[in-house]
Amino acid sequence: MARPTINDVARAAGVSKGAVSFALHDRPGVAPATRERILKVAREMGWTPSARARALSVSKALAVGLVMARRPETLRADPFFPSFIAGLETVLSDRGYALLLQVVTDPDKARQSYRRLADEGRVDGVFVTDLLVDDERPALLAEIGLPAVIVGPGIENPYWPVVGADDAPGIVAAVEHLIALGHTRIAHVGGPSDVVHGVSRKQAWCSTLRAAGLPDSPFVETDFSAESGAAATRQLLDLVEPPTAVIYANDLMAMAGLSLAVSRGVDVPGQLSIVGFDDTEIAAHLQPALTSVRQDAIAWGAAAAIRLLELIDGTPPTPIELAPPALVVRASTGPVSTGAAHAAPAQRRRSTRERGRMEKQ
Amino acid sequence: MARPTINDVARAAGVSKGAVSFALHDRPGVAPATRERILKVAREMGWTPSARARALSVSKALAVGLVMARRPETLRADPFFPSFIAGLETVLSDRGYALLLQVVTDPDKARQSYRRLADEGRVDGVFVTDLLVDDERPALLAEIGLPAVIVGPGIENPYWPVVGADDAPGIVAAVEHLIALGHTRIAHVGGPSDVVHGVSRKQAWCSTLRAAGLPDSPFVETDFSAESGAAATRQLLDLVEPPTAVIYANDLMAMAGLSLAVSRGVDVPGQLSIVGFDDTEIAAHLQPALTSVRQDAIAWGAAAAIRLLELIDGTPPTPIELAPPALVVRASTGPVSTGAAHAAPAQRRRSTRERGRMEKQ
DNA sequence: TTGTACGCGTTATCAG
DNA sequence: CTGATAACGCGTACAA
Repeated sequence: MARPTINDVARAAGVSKGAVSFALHDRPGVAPATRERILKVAREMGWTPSARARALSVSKALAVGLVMARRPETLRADPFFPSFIAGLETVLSDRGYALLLQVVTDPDKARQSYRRLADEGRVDGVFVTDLLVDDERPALLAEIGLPAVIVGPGIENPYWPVVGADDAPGIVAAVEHLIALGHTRIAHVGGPSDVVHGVSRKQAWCSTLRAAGLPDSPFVETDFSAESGAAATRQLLDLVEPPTAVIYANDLMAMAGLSLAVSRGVDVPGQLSIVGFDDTEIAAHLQPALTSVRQDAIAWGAAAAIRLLELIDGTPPTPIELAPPALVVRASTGPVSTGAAHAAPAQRRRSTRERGRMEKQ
Repeated sequence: MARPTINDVARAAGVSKGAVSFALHDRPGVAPATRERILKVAREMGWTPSARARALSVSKALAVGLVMARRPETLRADPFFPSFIAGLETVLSDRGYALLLQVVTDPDKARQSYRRLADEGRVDGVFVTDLLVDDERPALLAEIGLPAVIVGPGIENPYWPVVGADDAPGIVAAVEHLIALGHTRIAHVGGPSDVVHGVSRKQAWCSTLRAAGLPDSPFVETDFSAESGAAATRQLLDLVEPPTAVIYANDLMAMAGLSLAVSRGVDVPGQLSIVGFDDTEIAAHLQPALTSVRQDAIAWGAAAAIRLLELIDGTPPTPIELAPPALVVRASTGPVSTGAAHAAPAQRRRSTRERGRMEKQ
């Protein structure tokens, strides 16, 4: 009982292939009665158009691609992709598009991937994530002629639309929150300087501090890994004048930093306030619960998909509103204390019970 | 400058389409000299076979599908998929297969997804993950006639091969490790009882305890979420006779449990030993560092892909060795102490410095 | 080696 | 206007 073809349906309905195709696409040229009959027969036979025949016929792949270029370690823990993909699906599946996924380990392989997807005609367009400051992919894709949408905080470029709320407001909110709590030495543990969302967060941090008239605070560059987050924290705590607050570029590093601080007997938030980024599921359940910045990855996915399909179809872009990231304040941030962070490790000033307070927002 | 077709190459090389096809597939029937010339021309023109034409021609999709059916929350934090997918790719891309991904929110939608992928002829086979104890998908796929490979600890079934090291040995190792440390009340915070890898872990825990002649220990069923992990821990600590060790079915819950214990002033591992599962990146950087069970998701991916392609091609299965999960012992597990876990919360018996010891393995 | 039918929808052309 | 016919897209495979 193989899948019926459009020919089977046509024969059963006593019409031609063309008539069936027209009927199913609500195209004029078929009498209402005939149309009904065709649709009924098609339904009864359980006919569904073959994506591959269609693809060949319309000269489209009816699929879009997502190439994730990451070191496996950073990918493992990234909370963004699953939600983002779920968001993509909400739009793609309705439109009959499939999502083709590739995971590669370095940017070089990513370029090969794009080339190959284009050469083989596997996809009609692709999403570009984790844009580098000096990223060659947009130009490459333009040269190949493969429509693309850049996802995330992106640098304006002559080639492709950028979809994704700027993450700067989230960092700005975090810095302002800390300033309101009395902090003046607010360090930033940021992502690699070659990644756009690494530098954009850093800039937001930096300019907000300056706007508040505060002196420069320490910055440590990392690769987004837990390891590097811990190392950065160690470095900061060892300063002669350690910061009283640290904003991390992701929750993973914030967690590592929090743990490191605790292991040194530094009270959080008594001696050190900590802010993460991503608002991962675990954030609210840490001890103390982690203040973090939340992004709506699902909405990003939906928006990116809409935009890419428009690009593919040549439809004019519809304006898409994306909510800016929101600061979720929890217990890991608090008023600046008089005691310095490098105080005697063994001592604790607040009972653990006291510290376990509830999420504020 | 559109993509050249096989006809363009044939014309340029002064041969027929068929000759080009033969030359490129290293099939006999083409003189060596001609073959060389054809290959040269094809290379110069930058010709690559069109996947869609090929797919229609060979009546195959040249793609396989992965449908992930999860509540978004549990998916978000799952460290398994990115690595697993990376593993798949290592095999698929070499064989010219693409991976088609779908993320759906409930099992019902998953079934629809499979149906649709099959109906539209989008894929030649699929991977089934997160098998339920009473899962309808294997039978459904058998009925549809869509080749499948079940990934993860799976119940033997009449339909499809199961790929993935049994996760029981990891749990067994964890229980034995705790027993060796003197624990006798070793609780388990397990996954949902309708998921195979939920019950398989539970059974391993249970039978290992019995084999050691220990009395039954408390068990709490969860949905793998941080929230439920924290709740389960609360429940366990509130017991009249709380456990001295807890094995969680994933790191996420273990982290939540660890945090909850800390917030109550329960010393880990002094009063309570904690074991996770997954060995996520953050595990080694927690305070205390988390003992956990590591699985090689990349190897699983590669193995699953190999097996699925064999199934599709009708090739006999090659035996695949998968390393069993390994217990990674860190600081969150220690010798059982005399003090009970429900001791006065505000007190701490060991200085924090003392607790910050190194990963053992 | 070449010529050509085939896979399966889509769409332009044309006769009724 | 209705609907049949045929060409098309692009590689594969088999008969000639």
